[in-house]
Amino acid sequence: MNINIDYQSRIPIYEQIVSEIEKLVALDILSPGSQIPSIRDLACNLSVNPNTVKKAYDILEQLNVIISKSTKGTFIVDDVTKVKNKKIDDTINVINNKIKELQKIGLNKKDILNKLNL
Amino acid sequence: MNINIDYQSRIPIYEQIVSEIEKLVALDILSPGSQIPSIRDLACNLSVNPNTVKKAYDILEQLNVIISKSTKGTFIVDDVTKVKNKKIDDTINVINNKIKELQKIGLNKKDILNKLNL
DNA sequence: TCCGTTGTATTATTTGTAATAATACAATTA
DNA sequence: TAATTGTATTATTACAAATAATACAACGGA
Repeated sequence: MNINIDYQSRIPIYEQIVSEIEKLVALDILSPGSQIPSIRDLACNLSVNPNTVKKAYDILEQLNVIISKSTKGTFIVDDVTKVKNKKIDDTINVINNKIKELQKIGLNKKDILNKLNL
Repeated sequence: MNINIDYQSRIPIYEQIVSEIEKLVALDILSPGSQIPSIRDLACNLSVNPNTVKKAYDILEQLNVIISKSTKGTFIVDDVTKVKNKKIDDTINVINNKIKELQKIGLNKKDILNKLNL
């Protein structure tokens, strides 16, 4: 599994793991129902402590992104539509907040559209 | 000066002070050349340690947002155009990165425009 | 001249959280 | 039976933010 971690980042490693796996799901790189690495394997792969991966997996399970089946392994949930939609909604929200900031500074619709890559 | 700090946030207080003052400048609430509170006053106001405000002021001075005149006080620089332009550029950058994410997930131009508040 | 305020600077300490280390247990599978 | 899985606990380390407690020099007003 291709996960990029910035070990110098202020963002905790366990949160980066959460975001990366969410991203892979959104991009359909991780398919519904598919198995992801065991806690120990991923920890070894990323050169971090198993507890760190465990913490990420706990959060992802609470977010209904993955499901842990004891002794079997950990899997992407079957229905990822909610996860993907939330990802889209969250992203749109960030953009709209930034647009509001720009408008407060004084930019109008045309000003903004001209600067966007669309 | 109206500065909002989230004391529970993961973002350090000194960084929040930097952002807030940058915002007030971008919004023309803080005018070029105008005086801002002394380190001790703002620290008292925000209920934080003077060292924390000092750290924020140091960063703002390096960013050419404010200038400290010993024994006189601290002031917004005379020319804030660069500061404001940088703020706009940074914001646009964030938006464009988010747009790229949405496109990777599979949304096209129309999809995105429909969801934006523009 | 004296006092209060300004920015500046230094050192030590506290605090909170991330991350690691080191295990241990139960259940499943080959 | 041995290896692997998720789960769980406790202690420790590491690091950065924030605080605490001062001290100094310079300016301005009373």
